[in-house]
Amino acid sequence: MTVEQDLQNLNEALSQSAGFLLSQASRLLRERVETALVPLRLSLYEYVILRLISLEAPMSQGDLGETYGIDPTTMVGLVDGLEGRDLVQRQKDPADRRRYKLRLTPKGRKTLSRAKRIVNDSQSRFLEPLAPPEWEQVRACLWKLISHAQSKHIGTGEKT
Amino acid sequence: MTVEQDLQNLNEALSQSAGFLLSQASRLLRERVETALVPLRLSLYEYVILRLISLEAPMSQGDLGETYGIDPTTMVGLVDGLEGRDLVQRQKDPADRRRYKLRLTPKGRKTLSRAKRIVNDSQSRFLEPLAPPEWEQVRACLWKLISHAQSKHIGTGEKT
DNA sequence: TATTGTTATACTCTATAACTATA
DNA sequence: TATAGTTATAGAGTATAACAATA
Repeated sequence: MTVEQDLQNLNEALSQSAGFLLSQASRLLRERVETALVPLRLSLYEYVILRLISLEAPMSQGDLGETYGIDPTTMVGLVDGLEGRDLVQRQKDPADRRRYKLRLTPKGRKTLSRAKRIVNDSQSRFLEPLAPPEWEQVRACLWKLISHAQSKHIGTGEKT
Repeated sequence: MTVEQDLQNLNEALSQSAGFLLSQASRLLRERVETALVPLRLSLYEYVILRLISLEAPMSQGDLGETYGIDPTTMVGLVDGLEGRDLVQRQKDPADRRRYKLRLTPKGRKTLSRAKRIVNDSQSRFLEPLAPPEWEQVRACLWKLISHAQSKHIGTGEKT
C-alpha cells in the first residue's frame, strides 16, 4: 500500500468520527481567535467573560462559568485579572448577597467592542469555505445537539 | 424585561456564534466520552493515540500528536504510560532512526476494540437528536472547514 | 443545612528552551 | 545545520476539598 493510500484511509476514518471533527474544528477556530486576540492582551476565556457579561443575562459569576464550561476556581483568577485591569466590576447582588453580579466598565465596553470585531472577522474567515445556507444548517444542528446534551445532564434550573 | 426574555436573548446570541457552538458541542461530547472511558482507565488522549496507531498511517510519534493537536511534550508522557501498561510499543524507524514507529501490542488491540465500542456508542447517543442525513451534512461541512483551515496554516509536508 | 465565592493543593496539559542522537 | 524525541521548568486550567458569608 502506498503512502498516499495510507493517508487517504486515515482521512476517511477521521472524517467519519464526530469526536475528531468537532474537536479539531473547535481547536482550529480557537487557535485563530486566540492569536487574533493577542494584541488586545485578552485570552479566549477573558473575551468570553466580557462577551457573556455584555449579553446582560441574569448570571452570577458561577452561572457565567457554567455556561461556557469554565471552572469556578479558574473564574476567580480570571475575574480578578479583569477587575485589576479595570475591565470588569464585581457587585454584590442585593437580592442574594452571596452572588456577584459582574458589570463591564466603560474601558471594558471599549475593549470588548474592539475584540468583538476581531473575533467576528476571525470566525467569518474560518467559515469562508461554507456557503451561507450550509453554515446555517450546521449552526442549527449544533444548537440542537448542545440543547439536547445539556437538558439531559444539567437542566436549566427552570421547572419546565 | 423578564428573566425568560433575558435568557432567550442570551440563547439567541450564543446560538449565532460559531465559536460557542463548536466549543460547547465539542466539550459536551468530550465529557461524555471521557466518562465512558473511565472503566478502561483510558484518558481521551490515550484512546486517541491507540486509535490513530490502529489506522496504520505512516506516522511518527510527533506526526500523530500533530494530527490531533497533542503537544510533543505531552506525547512523551502519554506514550510512556501506554508503553508501561503494555498497550503500545515504540520501535525505531529503520528508515530514519530518529523517529519512532508506534505499534499496538495484542493487549493494546484488545483494549482498543473494547474502547472503540464504548466511544462509538457514546457518539451515537450524542448524535441521536439529528436525523442521519442531517449529521451527514454537518459531517461534510466540518471536514471541509478542517481541511481548509489546515491547508492554510500547516500543510501536509507533501509537495502538491 | 445548603449555596456562592474563595483559597489551598495536586494533577494534567501547554509553551519554551535546551539537550541527544541521528540525518 | 536541521530534525525527532526527550527533559526541565514555568504557566494555564481542572478537580477536590475546605472555609467564610449568606441564604
